[in-house]
Amino acid sequence: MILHADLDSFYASVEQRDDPALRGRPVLVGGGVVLAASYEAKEFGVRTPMALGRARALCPHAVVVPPRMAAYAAASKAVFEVFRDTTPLVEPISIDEAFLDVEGLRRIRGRPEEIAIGLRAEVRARTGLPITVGVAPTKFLAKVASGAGKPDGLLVVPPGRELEFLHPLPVEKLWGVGPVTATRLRERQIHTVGHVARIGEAALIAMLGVNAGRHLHALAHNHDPRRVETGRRRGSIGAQCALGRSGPRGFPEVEAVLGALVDRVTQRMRRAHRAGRTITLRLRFGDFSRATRSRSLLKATMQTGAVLRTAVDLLREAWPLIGERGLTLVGVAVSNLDGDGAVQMELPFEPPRADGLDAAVDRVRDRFGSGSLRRAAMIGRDISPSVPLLPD
DNA sequence: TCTGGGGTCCTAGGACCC
DNA sequence: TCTGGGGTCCTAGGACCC
Repeated sequence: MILHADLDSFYASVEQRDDPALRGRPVLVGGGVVLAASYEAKEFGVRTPMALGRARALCPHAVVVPPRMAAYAAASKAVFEVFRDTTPLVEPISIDEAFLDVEGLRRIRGRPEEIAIGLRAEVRARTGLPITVGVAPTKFLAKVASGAGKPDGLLVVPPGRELEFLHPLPVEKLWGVGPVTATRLRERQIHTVGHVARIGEAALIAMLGVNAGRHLHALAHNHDPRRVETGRRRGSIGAQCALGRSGPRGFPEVEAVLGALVDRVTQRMRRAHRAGRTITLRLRFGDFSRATRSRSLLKATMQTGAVLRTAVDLLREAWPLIGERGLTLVGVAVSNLDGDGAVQMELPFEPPRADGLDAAVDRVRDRFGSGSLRRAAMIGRDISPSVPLLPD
């Protein structure tokens, strides 16, 4: 049996835990967009990610707090310690979610349901956070169960009645069914998981392609052979920055923002001892269309200078794409990560082009005094030659 | 009152190699 | 000179997840 443990409204719960004045009140965590809403706020129809202005209109009494990512990371670490004290077979999904395989623990810790009860109590006692746990024979169903058990609940899918539980649910509950696939299914009057299960694999494949068709057919019958995997490592490290309507327009300004992003990414890479070979530049335009450009280096690197040069080259090449639409987001990611970066650390010291970027940042600051442009400039200002090029 | 920041996985064409 | 099947890598785009 598999447990899916999912913290409720994670960021908002941490805020309510740390500030008693927020308890029982609608809380929104975010800036620009709602990153998390407490259940008191969700009652008013607030969802993530929703524009903060719209959320305020729906829930005028909500307290809005800016995100404190460091606090959430620390809270997450504490919760995962509880998970790992429960079973070594923990697969993290995100900062606030994990699968736990408890099948082998029956003799020492009891039935899955008992373990889940203990886990919830332990998380509450040691971290002060509410958590919902779903219990089922497959990962997929355990996740659906925790979703149905929220908030602050426990839902065990009764053995033998898995399909009875699953089939009345809307198609959106299937993992891999987002807005596009849901629309495609609903256009054919397929609204529930049970209906997906009945129409047959061939029809699904004709509708959605081989892979997606097989995948959905299997899930709808609760066939999900995926094991709980403990050793997974991330495949890419990236950072992005929304520029806003009146964001930086000129190449030097965007270059400065890109420099700050690369700096952030490579610092994280060095901290994690991961080097990467493929640099991807991500752009979003005023009409919300997107483009990516990527380039693979001969050798993996975690050096600011090498990544930055490639990223700026990509930016220069992609620049004409912007046209009249304007640029609303720039991002950079490094993938093709290798094990650890020990080899790269032996490379000769190569300073980043910090001077040039500082100059670009100065231009941003001189020209723009407010709003998101100031933010871009502030990000850019963090670039300096004092940034360590080797792991902390 | 337009849509954040961090990711994963899949598809598909083309270059290139044997 | 023409030709096949199998495989990997690179790049771009897109759907989806939290």
